[in-house]
Amino acid sequence: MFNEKSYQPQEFEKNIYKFWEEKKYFSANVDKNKKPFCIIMPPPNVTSQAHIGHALDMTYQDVLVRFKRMQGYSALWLPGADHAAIATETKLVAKLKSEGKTKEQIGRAAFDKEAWDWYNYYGNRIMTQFKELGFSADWDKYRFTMDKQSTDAVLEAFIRLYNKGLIYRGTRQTHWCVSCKSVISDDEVVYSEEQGNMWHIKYPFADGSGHIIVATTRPETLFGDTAVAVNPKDKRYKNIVGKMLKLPLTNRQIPIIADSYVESDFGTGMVKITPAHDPNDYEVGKRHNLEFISVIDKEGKLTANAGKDFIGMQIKEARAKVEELLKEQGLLEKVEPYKHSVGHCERCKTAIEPMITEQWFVKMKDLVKPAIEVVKNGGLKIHPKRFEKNYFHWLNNIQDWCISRQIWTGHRIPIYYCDNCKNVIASKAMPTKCDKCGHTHFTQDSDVLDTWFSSALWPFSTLGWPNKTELLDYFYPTSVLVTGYDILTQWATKMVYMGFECAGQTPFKNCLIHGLVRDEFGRKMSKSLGNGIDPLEVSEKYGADALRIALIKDMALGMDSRFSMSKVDSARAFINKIWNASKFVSLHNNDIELLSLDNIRLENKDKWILTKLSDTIKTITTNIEKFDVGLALTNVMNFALNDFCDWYIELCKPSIYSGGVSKQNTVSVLSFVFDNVLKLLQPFIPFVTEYIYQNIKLFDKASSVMISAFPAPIKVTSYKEAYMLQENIIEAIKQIRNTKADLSIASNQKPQTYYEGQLDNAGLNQIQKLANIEFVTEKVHGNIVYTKVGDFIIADQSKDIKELKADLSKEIERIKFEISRSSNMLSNPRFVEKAPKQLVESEKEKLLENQRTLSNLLKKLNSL
RNA sequence: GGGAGUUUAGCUCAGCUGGGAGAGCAUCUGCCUUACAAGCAGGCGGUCGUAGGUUCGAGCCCUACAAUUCCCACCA
Repeated sequence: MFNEKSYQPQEFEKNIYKFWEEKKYFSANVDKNKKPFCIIMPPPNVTSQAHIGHALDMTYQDVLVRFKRMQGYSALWLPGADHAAIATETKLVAKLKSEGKTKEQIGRAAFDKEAWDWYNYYGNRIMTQFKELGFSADWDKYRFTMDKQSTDAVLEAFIRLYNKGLIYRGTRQTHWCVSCKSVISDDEVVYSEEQGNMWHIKYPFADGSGHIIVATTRPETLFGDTAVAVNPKDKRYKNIVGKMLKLPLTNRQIPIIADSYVESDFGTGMVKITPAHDPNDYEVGKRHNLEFISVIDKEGKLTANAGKDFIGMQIKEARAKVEELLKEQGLLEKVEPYKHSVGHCERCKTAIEPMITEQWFVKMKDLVKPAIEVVKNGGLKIHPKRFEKNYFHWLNNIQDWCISRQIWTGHRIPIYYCDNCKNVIASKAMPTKCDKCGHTHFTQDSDVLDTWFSSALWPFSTLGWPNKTELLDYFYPTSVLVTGYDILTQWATKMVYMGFECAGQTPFKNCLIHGLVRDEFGRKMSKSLGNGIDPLEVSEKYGADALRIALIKDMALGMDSRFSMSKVDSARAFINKIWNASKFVSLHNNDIELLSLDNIRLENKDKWILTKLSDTIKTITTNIEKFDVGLALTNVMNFALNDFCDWYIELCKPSIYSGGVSKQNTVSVLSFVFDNVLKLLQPFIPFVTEYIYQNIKLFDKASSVMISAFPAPIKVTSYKEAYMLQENIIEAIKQIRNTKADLSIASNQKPQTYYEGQLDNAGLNQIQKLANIEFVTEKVHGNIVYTKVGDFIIADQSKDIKELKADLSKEIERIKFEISRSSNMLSNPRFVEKAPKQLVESEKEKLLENQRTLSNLLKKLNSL
């Protein structure tokens, strides 16, 4: 018997989870008798512990997996973690620094060991946290982007793409982070508005015929200028194009060139061109065959090209010195404050330096074609659909992907250079002999791969690719990818084109996009604001189930949500309600032999709740299948709270208290419906539903609610009449309660009530109990409640005939208004013609019924 | 500069192919009714951002405007 005082999740959640794990309920395998359903967990970065955003993302997935598992699919949720190369390296370097060490001091091998300790520590920690939140991933299949299987896939993919000519090495203008000492990709640069200065500098003509003025935010790059450009259509400067300028602070001369990149109306309409340190200037430089002079090195210091006085100087220092010298020489026109956007490294926030470096790239143009096509032809559906626009925009404008990084954390690029002839060999392991010169010594490329390279392979590397495994064959393409809109373009797109390239198919058939979790004021959660919420803290205090509800309830697809403790509170209140309902069910069914539905003579209330239940099952199923998990949860909560707890349990009480067969029947239906409630709630709040399920008596119970069959709709077509009658009784109860409140009769007072109508005793008993009134056989003086199941006169001596007549007239007016509304609609020929037939019919019915009611009321008014 | 959202009750948000405006929280009133005071019952509260348009009918479709959030591009 289930009779524990109150809901204390701390007391059972851990044990329930242990039970599930011991029973291996999460493990999903190739089963030809079942249909596959598969979600690959987006691997959290091992940079820190799990945050509330993970909790949301994973809860979505857990709901889907638990639902599909109950529906009889072989439902695999494959977990894993990501090494997050640059991000982790930043943390590792900081950790070493705090110990007074640098990575160069300890060397690459020791650094690798440090990295693995870190991976293991945070990887374990995150997964432990996920278990506390109840996530039903198949932990035995846990993968890590740096593990052997994943590394194998990375090497294989790299070599295949290299051999196809899709990976190449090139010298490009790239974003350099002087702090990470690595190139970073376009995606890893974040721009922010910064207050800086605009320096207006005089560039004298070489022939001494005066000067021009150029404006710049980076005067220290002047040493790398190889031209000044104007717009070819700019009439002001037509005559000077081709003239030579004397570059200040140097002995060099540079030409004035014309290029349409320059906007005439910006500044002076003249731009200094520094091809080695500005992406746009780089393009201009290529078009005009300009010299590329590097003046800033990878440490962020000026090079020899900047001249003796500046060599080795930090950028800021150099900037001040340039300003000082220009001023001395009378070449500084003016300096004015200027706000502009500056790129920063996503990880360490250092201002990035555009710089020409040699890197590895993936050729994108052809690679992305199938990824675009698959969304167009519906092979991959993005939910909600509007995110397709972002997806297409991204892929249509994609640039070659820079995949090399000058750091140590990550997969080493599988390229070997012959020490003798510099021959380049792509190979998974150190080659033994050069195929060109026969030399036997090689040096591996020192760079590692962008962390996204391995995550791009995630949906199939986790399933065993490049090997042809059974898992891959059965579960690939996977069913759905669940992720936030913030990494749709950065990550999801990469998996799709690599999926086609490597595994020949889309990696997932659906992509579910959700929003971000914000704080209760709508701000992003961040460390600097200190407004982050630790999901574990919440779950330990209020239960994982309450947290799960608080996260996804009322959450519309693709929309941001605000998290607040008041949501957790109301979620817990709901769970507590279910807890108490189970106590009620258990209290009454414990010593009763439960019957199956086929062996029960159903009462109206039973047919009513079964109809509601069946409708709810249909709605929930549809909504989860549409991936609208938030709405599905609202559906089931409404049913459990309103229909089941508020009404059905109360409607059952008269039958239960009367005992005998009536009690046995009622308790059996009650148990059946509650059984269904637990099953419907299981995907959302697995702990408490399991705990109750284990401890309560039910007809034909499975060993766990999480592996029981998800409820299917019930055949209820023949219940329609009973259902309507019960609906009308409920409506009447509400009206009577309402009237009692109007009359200031306390809810615990039972006013004498006289009834005129055709209801049977069962119905009247329900009304007497739920509206808390006392039926009398002699007509009383009082307020009349007009309902669809008859009139109820509630004794009230304070009302005289006049007031009663006024009440009645008010009711008559209301009905008249309804009648005029309906007849107006129905007398509009265009409404009758164009509106759906059902709607017209129901409007006609309403009109007829209201007309009947009106004539009854008028009769009553006359008789008063 | 280009694009996408959002705007509905005091707060947080639902609202399906257009067919009588919803929930939770908050607030107010009455209740310790044998599942539940972490509760029950009832109430208050909305020209659905503004202005036009389409339609028999608009929170929903179209146009413009306003406020706000985000994404992309990166301005010398």
